[in-house]
Amino acid sequence: MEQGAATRQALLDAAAALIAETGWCAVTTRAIAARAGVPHGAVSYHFEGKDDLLREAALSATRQALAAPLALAAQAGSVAELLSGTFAWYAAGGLSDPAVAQLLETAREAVRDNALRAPIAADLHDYRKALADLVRRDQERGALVGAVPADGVAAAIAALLDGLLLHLVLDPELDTRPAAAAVLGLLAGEPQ
Amino acid sequence: MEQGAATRQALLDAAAALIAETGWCAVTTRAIAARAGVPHGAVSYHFEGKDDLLREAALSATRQALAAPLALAAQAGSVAELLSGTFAWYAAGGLSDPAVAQLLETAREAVRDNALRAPIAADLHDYRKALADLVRRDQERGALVGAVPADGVAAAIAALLDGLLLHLVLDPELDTRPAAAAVLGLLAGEPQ
DNA sequence: TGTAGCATTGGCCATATGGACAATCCGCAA
DNA sequence: TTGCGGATTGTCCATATGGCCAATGCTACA
Repeated sequence: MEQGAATRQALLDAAAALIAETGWCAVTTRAIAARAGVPHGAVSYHFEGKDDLLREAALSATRQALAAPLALAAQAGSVAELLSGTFAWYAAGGLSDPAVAQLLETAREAVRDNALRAPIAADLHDYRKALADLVRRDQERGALVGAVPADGVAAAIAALLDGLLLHLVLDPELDTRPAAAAVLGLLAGEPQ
Repeated sequence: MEQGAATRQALLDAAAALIAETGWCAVTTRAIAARAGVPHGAVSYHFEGKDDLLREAALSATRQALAAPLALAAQAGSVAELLSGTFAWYAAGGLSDPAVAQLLETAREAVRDNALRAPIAADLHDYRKALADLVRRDQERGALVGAVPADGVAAAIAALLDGLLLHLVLDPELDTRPAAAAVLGLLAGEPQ
């Protein structure tokens, strides 16, 4: 059974990598098996079918990809620090990380597959919650405008970061510095 | 030639509709032809191939879908009006519009197809530009915090709206009202 | 009326894909 | 050693798909 689990995991890893590299729909069970180094018949044995394998692989990879931002939100000392770090990561080419392509592929698929959408929606919810806590802490310290609802700010920041990610993937020329300056300025409540 | 153009257009329309309904990769040349009411051989005659047809259909549909927001940005009296209108449209179920699914499908594909990505990036650029003009007008009127760069605010708003769209598609339960209140409050420079 | 050129049509084919399955292998306990 | 159950392997098959093309239709113009 030890060996069986290893083969299964190899298939999952190969599937996740291929989703990011070639796109969800271009992935074939044969390509997955080839990359995993197992015969393609193994797919039928270890999974219900292609959909089952891809769903599980994508969900696992997505959880892994979202762990970093979630940890950052939970550990960051301030919203400004979180935003600056994320903007810097974007600017430094973090978008070339295969995980970004994988996330986009999974998000698209999730819109059509509820078994994929629901858990991802829950993860997004957790992320917004961690962010809201951070916002609240900043507001109490006076480091962030206090007259706005913390959960709203958190939802807005989460949407902003993902939207910027999307725009950057579509237009790598986009300069994020003005946007970063504007957001940080607005959140700090700069005097007019 | 009149008839030829009509058949061609029917194929484009059918392709765009199917992209939104079934997803890019599930679209087949036969399904397109069937919906257009023409034999499947017509695809080979009027287009270079499936990729060519899908690309042209998606680009046309995307341009059409982006026309409304662009016009709104150009005609809106203020940023607050634009945002309120967009948030209201989201909340009213604008996300069930097939155009939303089509946009997401096209965006995903554009990441892998430069012939699709480049023109869409240009459209996004135009949208940000129209938005920046609106922001500048608001800043001059004093209706919007003036100490932040207008192009940055525009890029942030554009990203925010698209990011929120994405989050809402993934999680229809998400309440956008707190986010709307937060963003409008921050932009107005509410006193702390 | 004839004909040239574009449009239409449906059949055909090579290919790829997902899945099923029987044969075989392997480790372990009786 | 023997038997058993899970794991592995490669083959086979039904199906769908994209694209090609030859035959046919149609219309405008000479």
